[in-house]
Amino acid sequence: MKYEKLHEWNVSVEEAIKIQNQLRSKIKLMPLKEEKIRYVAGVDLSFPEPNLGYAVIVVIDLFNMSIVENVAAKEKVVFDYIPGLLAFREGPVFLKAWENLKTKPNLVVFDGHGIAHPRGLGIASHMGLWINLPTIGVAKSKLYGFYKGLQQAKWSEVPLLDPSGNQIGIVIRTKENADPIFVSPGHLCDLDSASKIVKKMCLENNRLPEPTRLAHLLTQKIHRR
DNA sequence: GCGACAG
DNA sequence: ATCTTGTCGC
Repeated sequence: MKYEKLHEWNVSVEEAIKIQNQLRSKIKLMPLKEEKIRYVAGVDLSFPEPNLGYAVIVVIDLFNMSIVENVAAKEKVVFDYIPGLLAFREGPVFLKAWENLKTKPNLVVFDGHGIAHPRGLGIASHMGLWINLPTIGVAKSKLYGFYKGLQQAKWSEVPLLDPSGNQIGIVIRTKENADPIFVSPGHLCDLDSASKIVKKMCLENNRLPEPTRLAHLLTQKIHRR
């Protein structure tokens, strides 16, 4: 699959933050055309070695939740992990795998946040601009904002708010006796659309939606053997 | 200075 | 993310 090069990746921490602040204004939040969503991609990375990233992209058919295609790519990573700058560490490897993808997804789900980020540009939003497709961020823990009142019952949910009280995501208990997931739109999608479709993709007693869950399984399988 | 802090 | 087996509980 093709994508648009927006900037260099080999930058300093200060430059990375500037880039995020500049790209933030390009994010477009809008309802998802659900009737046109069929192929959904899930992305996940593993690190066989401290500086070797392995990216896996899985495309599923929303009609039967089965895998349509899956590709992978590995590459040396130079940018250390810094909360808020995840895209600068994982972005390059993801894009390398993206080039091997033949199926064009209607939506891409990332392991991390979308707009629920200090500068409104989590990895899902950032990558959404590069690939110019609808994206959603599904994180396993909070990075920015606050929430309260989440109940223990399965499917209990509360809004994730920024310091000013504006909603930037949804905290959802997708599995009983498990920590919740944090859903936020990345690009070309909005809060309601993201919440609705992610819940639809959370099957059985799984905490994560199928795209991300399956991508993670493959990323670990290729790694652990 | 202190606490928070995606993967 | 990664180092790591069995085990308690739904």
